[in-house]
Amino acid sequence: MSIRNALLGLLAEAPMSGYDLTKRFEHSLGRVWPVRHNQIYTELKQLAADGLIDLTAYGPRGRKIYSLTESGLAACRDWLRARPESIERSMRFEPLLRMNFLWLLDAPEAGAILKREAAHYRDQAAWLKDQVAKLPDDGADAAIVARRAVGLIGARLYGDIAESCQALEKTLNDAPGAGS
Amino acid sequence: MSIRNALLGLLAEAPMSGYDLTKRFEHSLGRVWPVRHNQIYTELKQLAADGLIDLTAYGPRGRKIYSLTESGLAACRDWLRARPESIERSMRFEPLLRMNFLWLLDAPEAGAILKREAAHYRDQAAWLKDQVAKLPDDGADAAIVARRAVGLIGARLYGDIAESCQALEKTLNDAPGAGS
DNA sequence: CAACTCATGTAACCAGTTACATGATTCA
DNA sequence: TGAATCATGTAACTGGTTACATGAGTTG
Repeated sequence: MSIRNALLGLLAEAPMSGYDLTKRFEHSLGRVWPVRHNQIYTELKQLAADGLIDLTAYGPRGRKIYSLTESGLAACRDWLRARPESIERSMRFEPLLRMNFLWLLDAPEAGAILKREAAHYRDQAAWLKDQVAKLPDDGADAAIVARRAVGLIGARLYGDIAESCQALEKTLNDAPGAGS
Repeated sequence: MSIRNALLGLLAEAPMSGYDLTKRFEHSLGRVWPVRHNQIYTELKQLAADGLIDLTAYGPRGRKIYSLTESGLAACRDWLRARPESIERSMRFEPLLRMNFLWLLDAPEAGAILKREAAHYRDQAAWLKDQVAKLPDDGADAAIVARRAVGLIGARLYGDIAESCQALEKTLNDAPGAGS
């Protein structure tokens, strides 16, 4: 369901094709909710069938441009206003799950992994900051303000994860490993 | 696949029943990888069939105690040592996705939602810290060290999210909404 | 003995992934 | 004209969710 509503929200900014929407996920939204292109195309079909979006134009190379309908906008707003108890707030993040079991490897090996992971998340944070920097600097555009905010939060979270990996690595180096 | 390996990792600490494992997810691991009890039971059956765990004892009320086998431990270690490119590092976190579209509501409404969410994540962070505080204070037990570390990282992330929600709320209050 | 928590399951369904397929346009 | 990117899809599968079911022990 999340994707459906996210697609509606993106189309609220401007009419777009499935390809455009895919790019929007690649260029940052996907760090928080990964999506594959084929899923987008199938959802778009469904949304059109439900009258939440309309295929309003064709672009170059067979691009199909969809526009948000009134009921589509209403549906997206309903999603944003969902009752607090029915909001899905759980985080699914395998790396932290993994980290919980790193004690099964000996300290040097776990340390090496943590170092590598720290580097990865540092990169992610930098990349996200860069994406934010590329946004048009229009303080009056509410959509841009929101995008910038979410991008920066993502960058902050990834930055923290990088720091935490590094800190944990140090801790492990001061204690004996239990591994093979 | 993640659950399978997480179950193996938990059983590496001590033999446990499906119920115990379910509790372990409720008491913190689930903040990072949510699981339902029925999924745990089905995976346990599968793991036993694959020889990665053994049903070694029965406890009170029909509890079935599973123990990790040698190949089970090896499988879990393989998972931890996975090649960097094949690691799933994406974060799936609907609240941030939602936040990206909050500009579709007017500023007061979006602000109210952000306030509510900030409170929720503050609670989450506090709850996680509390879980960590309840852990036995055994610095020599590598598993406990890892659990504490992951718990604290989770708390930190949720705390950051809470702060970010609050900050964004302020920003929105200084700008006009675009909503209905 | 009724209500509650403990404890384990099964079946149907759906969201999301993997793998495959194909035509349009641009560029070297 | 061959390779690369643009752009859209379909089919099969699988991980995860929802809903339902049930018996064992504990507490008031």
